[in-house]
Amino acid sequence: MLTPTRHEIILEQLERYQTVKIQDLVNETGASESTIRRDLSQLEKANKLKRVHGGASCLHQTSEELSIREKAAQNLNEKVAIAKEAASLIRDGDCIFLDAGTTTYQMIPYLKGRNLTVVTNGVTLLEDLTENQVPTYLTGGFVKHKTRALIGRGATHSLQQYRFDKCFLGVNGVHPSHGYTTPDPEEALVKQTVLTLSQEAFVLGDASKLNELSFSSIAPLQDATLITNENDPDRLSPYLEKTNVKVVSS
Amino acid sequence: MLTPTRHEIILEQLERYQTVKIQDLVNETGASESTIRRDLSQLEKANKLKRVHGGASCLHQTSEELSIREKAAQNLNEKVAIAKEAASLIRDGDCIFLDAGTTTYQMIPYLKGRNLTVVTNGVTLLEDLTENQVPTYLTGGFVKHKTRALIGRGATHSLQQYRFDKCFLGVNGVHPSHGYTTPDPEEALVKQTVLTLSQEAFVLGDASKLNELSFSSIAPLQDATLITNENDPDRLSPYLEKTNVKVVSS
DNA sequence: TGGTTTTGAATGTTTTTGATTGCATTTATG
DNA sequence: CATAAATGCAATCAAAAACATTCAAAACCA
Repeated sequence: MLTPTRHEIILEQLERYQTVKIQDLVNETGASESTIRRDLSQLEKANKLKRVHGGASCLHQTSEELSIREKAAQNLNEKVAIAKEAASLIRDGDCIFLDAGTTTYQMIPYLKGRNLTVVTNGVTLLEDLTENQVPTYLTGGFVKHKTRALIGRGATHSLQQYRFDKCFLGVNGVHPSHGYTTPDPEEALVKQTVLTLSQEAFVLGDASKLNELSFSSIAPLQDATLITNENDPDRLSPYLEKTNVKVVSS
Repeated sequence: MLTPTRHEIILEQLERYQTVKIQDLVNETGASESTIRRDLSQLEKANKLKRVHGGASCLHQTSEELSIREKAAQNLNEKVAIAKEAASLIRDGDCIFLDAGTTTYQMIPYLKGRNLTVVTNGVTLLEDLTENQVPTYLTGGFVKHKTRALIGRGATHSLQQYRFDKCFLGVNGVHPSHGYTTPDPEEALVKQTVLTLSQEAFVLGDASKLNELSFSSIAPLQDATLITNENDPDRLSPYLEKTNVKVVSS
């Protein structure tokens, strides 16, 4: 049996059981104990697993959860500035949609104590919204494991019953000719649906997103106002031609 | 059994019962007392738990979580017994609905690693379901602040797109002539809706709920099988006449 | 074929484990 | 309330399991 095959088997077992014993791998693969040990050492060096006495364990969910927080901390100042600007657009009595995402998440502190109705598809946002006593509706849908966003037919279906004064969307890419994009087609569909239900639409996109592109298309630029911290006139001008842009200083 | 596996078990037990005895862990893991003591010391040093005489207790977080957990801790053994029985009724491949509630919450550990589709209206349940890698759909709806249950038109509307092999409901009251009841009319409506969408329906009601009554009527007894720990024949017989009852010993 | 890589066995060392001991704390009992 | 019994505890130790390392045979490649 080839080395890559063994490695594959080891990682599969880990995925399935979180933890794996050397003896089991010996039986499973027919290789000797020494070989398996070597495999584990290599995979550990490649950061694919963690060796423990008697076998190996996967690098845990905690690290995955941690990476969510790390992600939320990236460009935090920009995100906060954009979020603050976005929140300032909201009028009392508005019914708004807050997209799942790390930038929209930063809007929540600015919603506290205001007379609003909020709908979101982000379970993570919900936690903080309820803590801030903002009355909140959740869309239904399938729970995307990595981000806890609600997606799929369940999400679009339950959205149909709402109408929004304003919606605030996060995206992965903003591009002059390709418009707003995001990697996950199912998420794209949710965002599209929200756009059709909203009187006014805002996309929160920090400078790193501009001129970027990812797999699934959401909508052309003119369908939403862009809120960004990009202030380089050269990079900004193509967007100014195509849609409304609010620039925040960061 | 590998050390990380034991640690995982210990932390799971803690999560579930708030507190855990060394003897129980010895039985649960098959390891010796010494080993478990060592594990507890390590986990304490890693700030994962607090050792106490005879075992360990978890480090509590926010006061709000604490109050929710306290409620979940009431009649915990009864709830676990009922939940275990309920989970044993589930077949591989089933699509099930799990109602928001502290008893249904206890079913989650028994769902781990099974081939199921789960729909719930309990945001609190969702957290643990995703942690246990159970693919989960959330109903939409208004987020009821106290319990984080999803209710209202949003919930019933998004439920319409699903059909369930089985549903598991919690209730506040079970009464021979008035059937199943709950205080909140909006929650009652959700439960009613779920009943109409399920092939088989089960209500989890510990002995304290029997012969009790609360404001909103959900459904008559015959609409669902009752799972309870009540075993006093006098108190039980009126129910046996009207519906299927599964009694668990607690 | 000659050289390189991979493998499995053998070695001595390290880690983990469970039993035992004596001490401390809790609980039961007079 | 005081004493005894029971239970829980940390420390120690020897056995077992797992470990890294070394080396020669086998497999692979040019």
